[in-house]
Amino acid sequence: MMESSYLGKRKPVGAEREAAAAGFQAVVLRCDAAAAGDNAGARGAVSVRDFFKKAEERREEEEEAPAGGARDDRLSIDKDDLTINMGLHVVGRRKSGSEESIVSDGVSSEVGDHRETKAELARAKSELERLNEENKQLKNMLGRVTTSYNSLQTQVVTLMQQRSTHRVLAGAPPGHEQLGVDPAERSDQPQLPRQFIGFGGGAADEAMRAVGSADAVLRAGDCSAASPSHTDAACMPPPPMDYCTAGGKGKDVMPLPPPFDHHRVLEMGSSSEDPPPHHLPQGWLPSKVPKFLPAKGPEPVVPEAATMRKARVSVRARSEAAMISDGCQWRKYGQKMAKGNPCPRAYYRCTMAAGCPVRKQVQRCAEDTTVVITTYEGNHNHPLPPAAMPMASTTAAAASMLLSGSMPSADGSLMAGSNFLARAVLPCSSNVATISASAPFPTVTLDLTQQQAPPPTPPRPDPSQLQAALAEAARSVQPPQLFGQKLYDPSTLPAVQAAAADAGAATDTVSAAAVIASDPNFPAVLAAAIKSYIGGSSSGSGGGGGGGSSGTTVPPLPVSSGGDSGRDDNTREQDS
DNA sequence: CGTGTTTGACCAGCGC
DNA sequence: GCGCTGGTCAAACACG
Repeated sequence: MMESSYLGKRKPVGAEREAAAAGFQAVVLRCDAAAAGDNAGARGAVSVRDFFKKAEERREEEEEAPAGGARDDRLSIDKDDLTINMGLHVVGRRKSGSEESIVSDGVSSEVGDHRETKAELARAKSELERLNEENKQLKNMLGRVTTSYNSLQTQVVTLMQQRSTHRVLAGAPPGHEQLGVDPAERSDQPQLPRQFIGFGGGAADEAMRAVGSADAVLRAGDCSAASPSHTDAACMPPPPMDYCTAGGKGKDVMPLPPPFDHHRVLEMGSSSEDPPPHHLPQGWLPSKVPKFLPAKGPEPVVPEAATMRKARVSVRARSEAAMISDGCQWRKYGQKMAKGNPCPRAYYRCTMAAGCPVRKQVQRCAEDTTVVITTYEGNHNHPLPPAAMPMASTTAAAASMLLSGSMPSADGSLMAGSNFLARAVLPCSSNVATISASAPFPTVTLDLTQQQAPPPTPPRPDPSQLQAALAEAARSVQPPQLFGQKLYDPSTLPAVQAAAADAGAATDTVSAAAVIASDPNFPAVLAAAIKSYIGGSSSGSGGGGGGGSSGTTVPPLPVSSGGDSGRDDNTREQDS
């Protein structure tokens, strides 16, 4: 039922994405040869394209002018310049209609006069400039569409991370195969272009840039490398929802890509330069991974999924509600009394998709029962609703932070070091983000209780902090090491640095972060995290106190005390 | 009746 | 080896 309800949500979201994609198509079409006849997938552009098309048809009905020569000239350039010409003809025709009448009024009507045709062609060319302006307007429209598209982009980020992880693994030393990564499985993963991934903040600018360089990017970008047999259509913005339909290959079942395996990435990172395996906590090896999913589960739980779940992100949020609302749907599958805490710990698993490995534990803080500690484990292997984006991206980013190689310092607080995220995304990270060294699993703790404290101090980072972090990020963005993900081509480094520089020049911290977060070349993890911080920290981190967008209704956790219904064989509590 | 929650039992890792 | 503890399972139950 929950899945169906979610699917019910997916539809409009998918339609939104489709419309957004169509928006891209509508504009890109005029810059690039994107399936001129592909009207089916561009419903959002139908109004614009039909306009030209119908007008063109009208024109063809009215006359059979030999104006095709001009089109041929354009055709030599690009196919969809035909589209431009189509519109051009239409507009020119419409205007020329009146002009033609003027001409016919003053001059003897010699139909087929080549001179007049040339003059019309000249006017038409002048119209091209006007159409360019019109294009800009369309781009503005696109910007609006893109705004709604942004939420979906974060999903793509996650997907890209997964893809990139696989790519990294493809070049990994053979020793990493022991993690249970099946090369064949990797190769089966459809590759999606990633260059189009932009990030929320600068939606319109992003769209402009994407449109402006669409052709070059699409042709020279990763899409060609990602998919040898790609088509232009395949290079359109990766449809996040198609992710459920095998990347548009028409599979009706969800061939869910393997979740972003932070652990593998971590191990990758550690293999390159960072601490050897002995730095990893015990129980890290898959051999010690306990069973995670019911054996009856239809989908085999590959070891990577098991290992992945070891990475934990704990979010401390002050909330009166029993559970902070993170936009996901959870099903409670257990509750236990934890040692040293009178409050029972509840176990939830994500029910938004069958087989989603994500689980979370919810427990109130023993010291302050108003604080809800939510520990997330794993990564969603399914599209997330917009409401779930902030938390998902934040936790994913935090987990990535864990993977960045920043090991706990002596006092357990996260050493920002080269860790841009720690300070940019999690300002005051020295107090907010900690990595537990003693936990059985590496755990990042995001303490949002301070940020959630009521004003006077808004939960925004100090500009100087962020700018310093950004500058540091620009220095530290070295593709091979960043967050253990070899996500970016070195060629993007200048762009990243430029983005950081721009951001550093920004006076406002948020806008500075937005600059980076909106830069397509900026590392996905960073940008997603920043974006989540900019736009969703409050909403995702429990701002919805009870507002509960779509979370399951959970009865309040018993704030006290012993002998709770959740008694178990470990009811014996030993206060520490 | 379907779905989610509760809760006692079970399992496995870990420390002593 | 044993006990403790965290995590999970699954039958029973509650609810709409």
